[in-house]
Amino acid sequence: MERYNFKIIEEKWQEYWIKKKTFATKIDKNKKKFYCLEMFPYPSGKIHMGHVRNYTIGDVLARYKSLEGYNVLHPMGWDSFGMPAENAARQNKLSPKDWTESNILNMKMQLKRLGLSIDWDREISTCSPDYYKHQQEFFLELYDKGLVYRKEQYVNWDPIDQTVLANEQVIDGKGWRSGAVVERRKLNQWFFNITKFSGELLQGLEGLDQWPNKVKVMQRNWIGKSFGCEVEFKIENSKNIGSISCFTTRPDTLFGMSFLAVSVDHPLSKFYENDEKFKEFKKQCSTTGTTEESIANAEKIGFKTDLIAINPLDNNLKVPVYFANFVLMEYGLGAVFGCPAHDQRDLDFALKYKLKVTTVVSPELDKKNFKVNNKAYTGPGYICNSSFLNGLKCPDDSIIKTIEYLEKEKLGTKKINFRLKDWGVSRQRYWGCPIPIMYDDSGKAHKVPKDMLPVELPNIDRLEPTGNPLDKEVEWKTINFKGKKYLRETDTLDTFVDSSWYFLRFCSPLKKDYGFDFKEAKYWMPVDQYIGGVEHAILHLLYSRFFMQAISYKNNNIDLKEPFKGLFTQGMVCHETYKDLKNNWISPDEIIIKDGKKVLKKDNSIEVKVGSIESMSKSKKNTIDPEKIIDSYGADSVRLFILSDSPPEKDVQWSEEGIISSFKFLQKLWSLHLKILDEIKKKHKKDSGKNLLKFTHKFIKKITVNLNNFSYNVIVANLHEMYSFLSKETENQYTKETLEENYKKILITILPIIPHFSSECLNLLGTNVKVKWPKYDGSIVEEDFVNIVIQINGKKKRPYYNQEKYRRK
RNA sequence: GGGGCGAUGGCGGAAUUGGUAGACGCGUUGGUCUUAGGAACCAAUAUUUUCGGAUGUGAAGGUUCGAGUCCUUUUCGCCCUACCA
Repeated sequence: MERYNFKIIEEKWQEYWIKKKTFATKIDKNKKKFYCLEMFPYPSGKIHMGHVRNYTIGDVLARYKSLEGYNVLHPMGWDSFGMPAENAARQNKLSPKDWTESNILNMKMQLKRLGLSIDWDREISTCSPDYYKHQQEFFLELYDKGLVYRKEQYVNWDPIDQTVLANEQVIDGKGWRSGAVVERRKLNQWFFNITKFSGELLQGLEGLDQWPNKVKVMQRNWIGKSFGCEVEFKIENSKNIGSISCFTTRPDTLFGMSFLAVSVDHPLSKFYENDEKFKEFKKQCSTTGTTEESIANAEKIGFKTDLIAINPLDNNLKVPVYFANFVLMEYGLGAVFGCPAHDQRDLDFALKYKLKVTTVVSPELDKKNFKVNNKAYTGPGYICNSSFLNGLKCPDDSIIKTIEYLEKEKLGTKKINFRLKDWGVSRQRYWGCPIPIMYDDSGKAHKVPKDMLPVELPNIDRLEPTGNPLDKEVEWKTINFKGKKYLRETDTLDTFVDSSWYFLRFCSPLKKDYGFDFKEAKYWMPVDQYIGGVEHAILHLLYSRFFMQAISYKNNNIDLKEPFKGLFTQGMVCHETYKDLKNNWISPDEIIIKDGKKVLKKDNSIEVKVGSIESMSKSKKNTIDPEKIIDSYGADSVRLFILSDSPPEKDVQWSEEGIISSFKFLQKLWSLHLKILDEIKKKHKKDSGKNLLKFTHKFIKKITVNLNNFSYNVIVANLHEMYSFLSKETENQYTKETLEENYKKILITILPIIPHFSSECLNLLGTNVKVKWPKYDGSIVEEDFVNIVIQINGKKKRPYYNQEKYRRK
């Protein structure tokens, strides 16, 4: 029997789609639009299985929506600025541009081989001046709106990558890429005023009902809104310090205050700069590691000052002021009042320094003498030992009433505090978007005039091993403008800026005078379904939301606030790991399985230890090259398998058995197809029943429902059911018309999953390629019989299935 | 410490709304064909059984005619986040 030749068939359809521009899109006001977007890749050289999964999920949706009659925008581009290009350039002594461009060519070819329904006419690349020109315009637009500023600030400095990192890029005190322990340095930096929209970004999450809850929770926590007030504490001292302000969410516990603690970075520290003991203390604080463990176990330590703070609610209550290692300058005002009875940190501190512990919250109203020992009480209750606050219900009433009182007496102000910090976007790197700023003799910053954009990167063929490459480009750096000499800004923008608006660029990728066309964006935006990894839950997804806010801020042409209506985060692709006896990682290519059990190394037949299943990574050598897999099994098999084993939002395990089984299944579908073609030729006179019709409609319903729920793994199961049903049922006699009509509908419903195969089969049935998603008839789907199960005492006793007397009326 | 998610055969996982638990795949076992099979096809595959059944969705309770699904408590696992005032 003729085998299914995926090589010929897949290539044929891929060429056809490109030649006919099947996926090219234009505005069509008569059609509902659907913008389907997957996170665009960094052009590292080759696609990996993560890409395959991401883009297959997106492609299934795009193809389905298109068959349903939507005008689908499904573009692709390249997040092509970034460190790897610079590193590769240094290693291989070539230019980042050449390296990046050749990677793009290769990966584009690889993506095409997956049979993705992408409108390649809209391809963009962030490292192209055509793209980053508009980014520079946006930078200046935001500058004019007061959303960009420059200031000297302590920054996260990555000593390996030799660049500044955003807070979001520091994980466990280490650089997210290099893994180096991040240092603190004071530098002049450009910032985006993301905190201006803290409230909006938080509020906006409420409306995103098609986002995973997980991501919304993460963003909510990152923005970190807390409600409380600022309280001013008068200071008794010899140093002419008037007062210290603290932010607190628990002003109602003020009567339980027994010390006041400030950060070693607090402005107050300048009074102690010459104090040797303080210096030593400060050093001790900085040596407390940044690892999770060291923070969790770090002892609370303090440095007692000669200052005395006065409780604003009762001037007779006076407490000592400490510098303390657990108070951070980065949060709130860098100063806290300590209430040991109701905060564990404060209690630890108080016990160590033998400070008073006054209980001011009691779990029950009449429970007198409630005492805190070595565990702070943080639960609800009633205020006690607090003069006029006594008896207030805590925390609800007590906090509000106390703030009201403090405001009335002008002792404090109600305040909402956010944890979110402004976004530092300066990077001391070459391969990024130049910041369109120039400095005059006095160092004052000026905008580069719009008609001088883009500020293009100079070509550097060979990068120096360290330092900021642009800083050394004297010729490029120096410019004359209206007879005056200026020096260019030599920092480039964080590459997260590039990806913060690319979804807008896709709406009108060729537009010359602005980053996007308002009319096009109004039609296409927001992205209806965005698909990508959860690792971007806060970084990219928050920045993009900010950018949308920033662009529509003070702009009458666009009022969209949220760029992504729906978000789907897919799981990772995993694989077994292997190690030799010396604990070196071994790649799946290097092993062979003997007798179905023993795992041996191919070249020397030495036994290999099979390790846990881990997400594919180069370091563990458990990656599988998609290109090789496509060579051996074809794109449809790969698509089928990557969708089959697990729900798309969960991790999936790649296995040789799995891909082989998908490949075999496709072969079986092909022989079924040939069998059906035979049956059609037989020209039976009469239908043998309604089974086929009923199955087809049920099948369409199932697939439709499962597509809408992203239950793609179940769809693959449905395909198997379809195979086993049709291989039996087609042995019954059906007329040419019935068989063709139903089979065609089935083929259309499987087109999003295995597009090459399905297109080929439809074509062999003489079907025009322009097909529509079939509708199912609810009355046909309904079962003819009612299953009745007899229960006695709630236990299933006798089921009566499909009996004529229970026919549905 | 705070938060989120989850727990169903040997494994990955099915099961709109409470209504025949274990679809589908992998693996395993048996068979057919074959020089051979790691190919193809057929069959079996939750546990237990005196072959009538009985028991089964991490554990314990509850609601219900009926619970994998709803409620309460609890155990375990994964992920995120962290001295956040």
